[in-house]
Amino acid sequence: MKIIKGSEDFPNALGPDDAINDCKVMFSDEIYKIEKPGAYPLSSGDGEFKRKSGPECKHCKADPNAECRFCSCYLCGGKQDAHMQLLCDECNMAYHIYCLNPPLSKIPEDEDWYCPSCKNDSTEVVKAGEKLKQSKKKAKMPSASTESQRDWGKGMACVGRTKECTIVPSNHYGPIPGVPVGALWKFRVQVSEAGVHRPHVGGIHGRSNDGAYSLVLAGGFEDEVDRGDEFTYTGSGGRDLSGNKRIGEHSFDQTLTHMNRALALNCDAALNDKDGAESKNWRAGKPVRVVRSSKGRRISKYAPEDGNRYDGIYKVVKYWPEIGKCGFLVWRYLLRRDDVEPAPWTAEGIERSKKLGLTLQFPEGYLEAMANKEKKDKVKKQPVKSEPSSPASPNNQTPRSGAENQNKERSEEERGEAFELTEQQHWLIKEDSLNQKLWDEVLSSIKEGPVGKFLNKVEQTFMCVCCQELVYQPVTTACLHNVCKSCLQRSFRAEVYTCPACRYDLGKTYNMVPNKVLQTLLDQFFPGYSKGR
DNA sequence: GGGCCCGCAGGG
DNA sequence: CCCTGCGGGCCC
Repeated sequence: MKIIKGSEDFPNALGPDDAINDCKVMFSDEIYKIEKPGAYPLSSGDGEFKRKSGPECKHCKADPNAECRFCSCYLCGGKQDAHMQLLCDECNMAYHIYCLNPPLSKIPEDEDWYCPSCKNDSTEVVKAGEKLKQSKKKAKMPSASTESQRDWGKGMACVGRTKECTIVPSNHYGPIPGVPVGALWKFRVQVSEAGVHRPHVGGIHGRSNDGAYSLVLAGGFEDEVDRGDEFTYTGSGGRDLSGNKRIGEHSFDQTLTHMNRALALNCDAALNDKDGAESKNWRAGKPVRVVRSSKGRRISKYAPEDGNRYDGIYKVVKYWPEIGKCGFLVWRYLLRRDDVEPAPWTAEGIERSKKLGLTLQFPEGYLEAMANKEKKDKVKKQPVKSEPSSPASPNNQTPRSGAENQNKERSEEERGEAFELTEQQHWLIKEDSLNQKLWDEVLSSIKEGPVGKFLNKVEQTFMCVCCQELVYQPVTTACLHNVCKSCLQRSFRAEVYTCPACRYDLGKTYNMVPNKVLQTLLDQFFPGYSKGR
């Protein structure tokens, strides 16, 4: 919602340099509030990650005569005309309507307003499953000339970034400000957008004459060992990439060049590309951001169940060449954790992830696209019949009848149409891991029951205790209750910082991240219900 | 469920 | 420009 500056307390700001000190950053939960639903605040400019609610701006010390782009107009810094400053619903920065380009003559009437750097031009946004615009470069790509019938460009591996992390340069060492340990993304492209690990595919990000900034543990080598606080990693190269592959069979020895050399340079020891080296003071090495992918589960119990998780800062203790299980020489590295933020698998880390509301993040529009895809697939599978569809299923996103035959469906409808979840809905329910228990309950209690009964049960289970309606923009609390974000905000405004359902103390700085997966499911089961909210 | 092979981003 | 790559969806 649009908020006109001056109608509430100034946000407080800390300068970026207050916090960024490579790997020694302490991420106070109180300072790094994450407000943006469905994503981590990375790409929307300087502001979001370093703000804190409070009466006073640390940046300008609330000096009324000082220009300040953080607590006042982001463009001119001027403090005048508070009533003509718009707050961006994304980054929370303020803008004079007349400083905008083009300027606005009056406060817009829309509910939401986004500043120029946060606003997405709908024609530019690449939705999941959509192709990027044809570029000159693309015209030269193999795909432009082959007559392959395959639907390329639909996968998350083949789409481009829609955002870029600009708050730190690509050769930044240490944590990305605003990204806490435990942050979790479904796809590598999102990890890249966040700036945590920029390459889409590559396991190591670095520069051969500088060092490595980040790496991804994805179980690429079965002879790697992961003990959580310590793991071995293997360099890149030595693979046969013929046939335009990205990963392939091992077919030659690795060398200490490119990214392998970069990672070796992180070790606090003189470079030795023959025998490797060991640091005498491992903590003195350059910091590496480490991401664990769920793919690593095949060899590591520290890998997340799903997606890619930022696990914090590690240092290279030593590196050495050896003959791997693959039969060729590989460069092996030992990394050890050196981070003040607790590891996500520790009790402390789990608690913190809950407090911060760190849930698996999907790309913008992805869940919706997946839900729509189901529609199309169904059309494809079931050639159009001349008969009009049953009025009982005006929308095939609702649980569909198990009956494929229209006549049969009609008779089942009279008895109370049986429900069957679509594949996507099953998948979404599985993704809504925080509510697994509730979903189990819903599903087990009314197995094979009619649609109406199922929907009743869902409505009951996911009713907001505050407004007594189906939750809208549900925040799944650390204590695993679902409350409308607006209801929870109302509670917090009244200075009640506990869970409305169980009174569990959420803490004043609780980060309310709506559960997008649950919202998507509810939108499917109750089409249009959120429109009236 | 395994193989194929694509765009894309990044370094050099 | 060229080379590289611990993704990932689609097809069989």
